[in-house]
Parts: sequence; C-alpha cells; structure tokens
Amino acid sequence: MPASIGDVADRAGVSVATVSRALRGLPNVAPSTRERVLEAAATLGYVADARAAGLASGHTRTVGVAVPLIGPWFFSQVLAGVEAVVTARDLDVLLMTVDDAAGRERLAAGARLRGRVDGLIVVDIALTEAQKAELAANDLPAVVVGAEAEALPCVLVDNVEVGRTATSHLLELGHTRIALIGHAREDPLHFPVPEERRRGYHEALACAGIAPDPALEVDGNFSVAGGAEAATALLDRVDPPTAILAMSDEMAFGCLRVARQRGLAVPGDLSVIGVDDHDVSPAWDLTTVSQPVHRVGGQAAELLLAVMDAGATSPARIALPTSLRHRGTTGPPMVPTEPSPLGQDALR
Amino acid sequence: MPASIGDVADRAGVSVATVSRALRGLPNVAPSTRERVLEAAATLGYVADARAAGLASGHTRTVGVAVPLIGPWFFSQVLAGVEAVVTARDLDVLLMTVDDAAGRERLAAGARLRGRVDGLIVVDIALTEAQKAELAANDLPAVVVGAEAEALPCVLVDNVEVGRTATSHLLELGHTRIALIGHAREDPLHFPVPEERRRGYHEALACAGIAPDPALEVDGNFSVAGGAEAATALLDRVDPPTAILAMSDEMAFGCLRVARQRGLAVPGDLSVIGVDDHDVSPAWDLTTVSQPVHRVGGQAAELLLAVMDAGATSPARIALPTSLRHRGTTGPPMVPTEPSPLGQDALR
DNA sequence: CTACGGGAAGCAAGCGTTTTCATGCCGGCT
DNA sequence: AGCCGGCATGAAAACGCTTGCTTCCCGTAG
Repeated sequence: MPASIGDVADRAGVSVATVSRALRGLPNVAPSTRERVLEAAATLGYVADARAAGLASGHTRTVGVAVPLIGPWFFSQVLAGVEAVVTARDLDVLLMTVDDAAGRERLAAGARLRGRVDGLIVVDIALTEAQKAELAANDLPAVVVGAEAEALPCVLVDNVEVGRTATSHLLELGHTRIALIGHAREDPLHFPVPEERRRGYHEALACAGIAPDPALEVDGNFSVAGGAEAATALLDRVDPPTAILAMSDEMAFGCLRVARQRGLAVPGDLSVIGVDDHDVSPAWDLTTVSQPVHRVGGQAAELLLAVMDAGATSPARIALPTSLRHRGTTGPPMVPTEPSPLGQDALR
Repeated sequence: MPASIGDVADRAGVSVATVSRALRGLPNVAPSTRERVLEAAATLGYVADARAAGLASGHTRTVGVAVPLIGPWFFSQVLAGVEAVVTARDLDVLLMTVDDAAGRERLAAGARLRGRVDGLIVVDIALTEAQKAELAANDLPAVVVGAEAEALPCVLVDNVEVGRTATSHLLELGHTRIALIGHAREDPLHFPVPEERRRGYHEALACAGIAPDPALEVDGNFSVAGGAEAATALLDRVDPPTAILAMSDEMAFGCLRVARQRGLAVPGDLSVIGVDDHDVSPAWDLTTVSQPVHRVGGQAAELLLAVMDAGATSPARIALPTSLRHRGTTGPPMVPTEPSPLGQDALR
C-alpha cells in the first residue's frame, strides 16, 4: 500500500537504482535528476522500508540496550546517556529487558538479535562467564556496562572504591557501628556490583581495625521501601548503628524517612550516606558517593560505536571516576550520654 | 557468516519451506521432521534474520515509543508500563526521543518508521492537530498518551481535575495565597498538560471567589532545580504565598529543599503539594495528586495492541483516575501574627 | 578521425525469509 | 478396483531495497 521505491522511480522517470542513489545522497547523480527524484518521493510520501534496506545493505541502523529493569532511576539515566550519543549518529535504540535466567540465556545466544540490531549494550545483567564468552563469540559488537568482561569492552565504576570511600567517610567522622544496606548476599542474580561495594566496606572497616558485624548488613532491595524496611530492622536492634551506608540513594531515602518518623535527628542521631547522586539527592541534602550515571551510558555507546566502526579492536575497559558528595546527612556521631536537643524534625 | 535457513535445510535434509514451518511451530510438519530441523538449527546456532522475516511476512514484531525525554521519572515509568505489556506479547520496543519541531514533523510524517515498527505510542509530544491527522492517516496503528486526539485512540488523565483537586485541597485547608509552579505559559511546545492543570487551578480559585494573581504563577521546568528556583523567587516576594502547588513532585522536592534551607516549617509556614506520586514522595511525606503512571503506559500498550489486532476500530479515549494523597506537607496556614515555634528544621 | 576516459544511468543479482501453489503419497470409501 | 481427500513436502514467487557491473554518451587528447 505505501509507495515503494519503484513507484518513485516510475514517477521520476528513472530506474530504482537511481532513486536509491539520489535519495541517499550518493555521488554520480545529476543534480537535475536528483531534484526530480526528491520531488517524486515527496509527493508520494515515500519512506524507504527499513527491513528491505537493511536486508540489502547488511545493517539495521539500530543498537540494542538490554537492562534488567526500566523503572529505577539508574537505568533510565544510563538509557538516556546511551540514547543521546546513539541518536546523534542517527541510529535507533531497541530496548529490551532481561530479568530472568531464561532471558539471559537467550541474550547470550543472540536470540531475537539477528537482523534487529547492529550492536548491543548490556547493562548490569548478571551474565555468567560462559554467557559472556558466548556473547563475545556471537560476532555482534557488544559492550558490557557494570561488570568486567574478558573478551568484551566494558565500562564501569570501581565499586570497591565506592564502598571504601563511603565507609571511610563515616569512619573519619568517628562512627564505629556502621550498617550496610544492599542486596541480599544470596542474590540469585549474583550481580557483582553489590558484592563489590560490600567488599570496599569491609576493606575500610578492616583498615580501621573494626571487625564487621554481620548483623549490620541487611537487604534493601535497591528501592525506597526496601531501604525503609532495612532501616527499621536496624534501628529496632538493641545495639543500633550510628551510621548507615545505603548502596543506593533510593534506599537512603527510605532510611531518612524512617529516621524522621522516629524523630531521630540526622546526622545527630543517625548519619546516612547513599550511592548514586540521584536527581533529588541535593534536595534531601543527602551525602552520597556520586557516579556519573549519564556518562556511563554515553561512554558505553561511544565504545560500541567505535567497535561497530572499526570492527573488533582490543576490548577496552573504561573505569569512570566517582566522588564523595559530602552534604548534610552525615556528621560525627553523637556522644551517647548526651541527649540531642534536635531530636525533633520540624518537617513532621 | 551466520547460518541461514538454507544451511539448516541442508543439514536437516529438507527444504527451506519445511524449516520455516517447523521452526515456527506451524502445523503439517511430521514430528520426526520437526525434530530433525530443531536439532539442525540448534547445532548451527541458527536464528532467523528479523529483517528478512519481516520483509516476507509484512510485520516487524516491534512497537515504537516516542517520548520527549528519557530521564525524567514520569517517562521512565510510562516506558516501563508499555514495556511490560508489549514484551508479554513477545514484541520488542523501539525507543525514540523527539524533542524538537523537526522531530515532531518527521514523526508525524512517519519517517524512519516504515519497516521498523508495527505500531507507535506517542507520549506527551506536542503534535499539532494537522500532525495528529497526518499520523492518523499514516496507516500505522498509533495511540497518543497525554493529549486528546481526534482520529487516534488516546489515554490520559483529567489534568484539569488534577489542578482542581490539588488547589481545592489547599483552599479547604484555609489557604488563599496559593502559588502555581509549572511550565512557562509561552512554552514553545504548547503541550496541553501544564495548561490544563493551570486551568483546574484557576477554576478552583474562581469557585472560592479568589482572583488569581499572575505573579504567583511561575515556571519550574519540571525539574528539582527548576522547582527550587521557582520557590526561591516566590518566597523572595514581599507577599509570599502560604502554599505552593507544583505540577510535578520533582518540582515540589525543589520547593521543600528551599523551604528547609530557609528554615521554614512545612506545613506550618508553607504547604507544598505536588503531582505524580513519585517513588520517593512517600519518603518525603509529600502530599500529592497521584496518577497511575505505570498504568498509563500499560493501558496505551494494550490499546495499541488492540488496534494492531483488530485493525482500525473506533478510536477509544481512555481517562485514568487520579487521587489526592494527603500526606504531611500540607496543612492549615499559620496565623500570620504568631511566629512558628518550629521554624528550624533539624535535618540541617 | 579514432581512441580513450569518465560521469550518469540502468540491469539484474542478491539479501533471507514467508507463503502460495503444486506434487506425491497413503489410506479409506464406494 | 478405482477414487478421493488429507497430509507432508518442495519449488518458486514475492517482499523492497542496495550494489556491482554494464551500457551509453559526450568531450578531449592523440
């Protein structure tokens, strides 16, 4: 039903080959001819069929982005970063969520990918080593975000350092009972990020000569609600922590909420630090370890484009810097015997 | 390089037609044959080329989602909603941002769409009536989110009511100087949403017999920072408002930040209400008008699928309900002469 | 005057599927 | 015994483009 290239050719009185060349701005087309073709195409409302063009030319002008979830802030920011650089090259973005083992298997096998994308960005998906190798062998240009990969380029932040930085910050302020809210250790996804941050936490603790207390490490599900639950559990203990390191700002928000509900002063009674530097963190005045989320996506996209252009180069490994944003939710622990005059939060 | 259907056919000792049928689970294939084909395909790692399959069959198994931006919470949630129902039908999502006039023109004309998507969801993009008509005439199944459309199905919330509800809430609490933070009236995008909410605000004000003060309507750019700036400007006035209605929770967060920095008690000195019911709003204890963001996306996707299945039906128009979430940031205005005992916020 | 060169345009061969139509085979029915 | 219908399979025609190769034409150099 829609006009095809043949219709345009007929109307312009030239061959389809000439139409194809004229429309794509290729050389060796007389200006007068090109103009006639352009006009014919315009009046017919002709748009080339992407499938046919791709089939003939061998590419798709599309890159795939695989994420475990779409909703959370982190992923939407990475996605935005990818999108910005990809559309600058006039490519499209195919979004795919893979959130279970079957999906990961299919992704690694390249199912649904052939003839769909020219390249793939895999964000924070817990691929096994075997799956990564399979993906790399898959001839499809791919880059991994948030995890190391042997044969694939990857972009990530040093999450051990993230954990270390946050913990050291709290230690320097004088805290010794520091809780960690992250992901359950027995996480079926065994994605490295939480584990790495936990490692940094342990390292910093060890440096300060403090023995880690397993009771202070709880699951927060990387959500506001999960962070709130975790904080509740921690603060209900007979020996509550004086500081909480939440592995994401969203979980930190949950902590702050609980603190406020309980009338705890922050940072007087409880210090809270997050990770991400979420959009709304400045508004909360939340101390956090900032990571360049948007840049992560952009960098991954640039890397992918480079691989797509140059073919298989030596897989790069790009580490992006993080930095402590010391704001208002962390401070020295209160001396236990001295009750806080600021135990009430005026907001409530 | 990758195995084609012909390779599979050779290896299984059958024709390509049989391979095609066997792999897609079509009837009239002997079980033994099917098994042989499956095995051949598996050992060859065969995956059908989506372009070729699409070209031959006429569809793409992909739906497009066009948004003006990816980063903001609202869009990521809508996207997630769409994605959930679309992938349940084993379709893919092609993400496209259109944020300028040229992009809108191209979108309406269907550029880059043919052979790329089987259907399109347009989210909060300021199409002119002519462009909507063009899109509708474009034979491509499409649904519009966040705007009325003559010839296209659409899903939206009653944004006039949203504005009315929020404003009435503040009025009932006793406020009379109520500021509105939204989008600049001379918005070049002239997207209807802010304008509708503003209308609701005016209607509620009129009902209460209050003349709107243009000085109390300011632009907040729908971001945290924009909300903060707007709040600053409002509170710097000689006659500051006692309540602020922000058209999004993110802008409301900016307001709360400013209030806290200035030592204003919320809701004692200043009431703040937002719109959206953002993930972190419960943590802030923010009063807001909740809209079912995820559901909006899901509903749009379901509508689109229905159109794709059934062909052109009469264009539906689905309005989703909103509701007031009365939380802690709104309350009666303080009696002006009585200074607040809670002017200090313990968080800072 | 012929040979040569280069730009403009056309022909036709793919690209890898799906799908229609034709073919062959077998069993059951009249 | 002769047909007929149904099932499994194959051959080949689309699908709509890109692209290598060829042809044509004209101007210039020898």
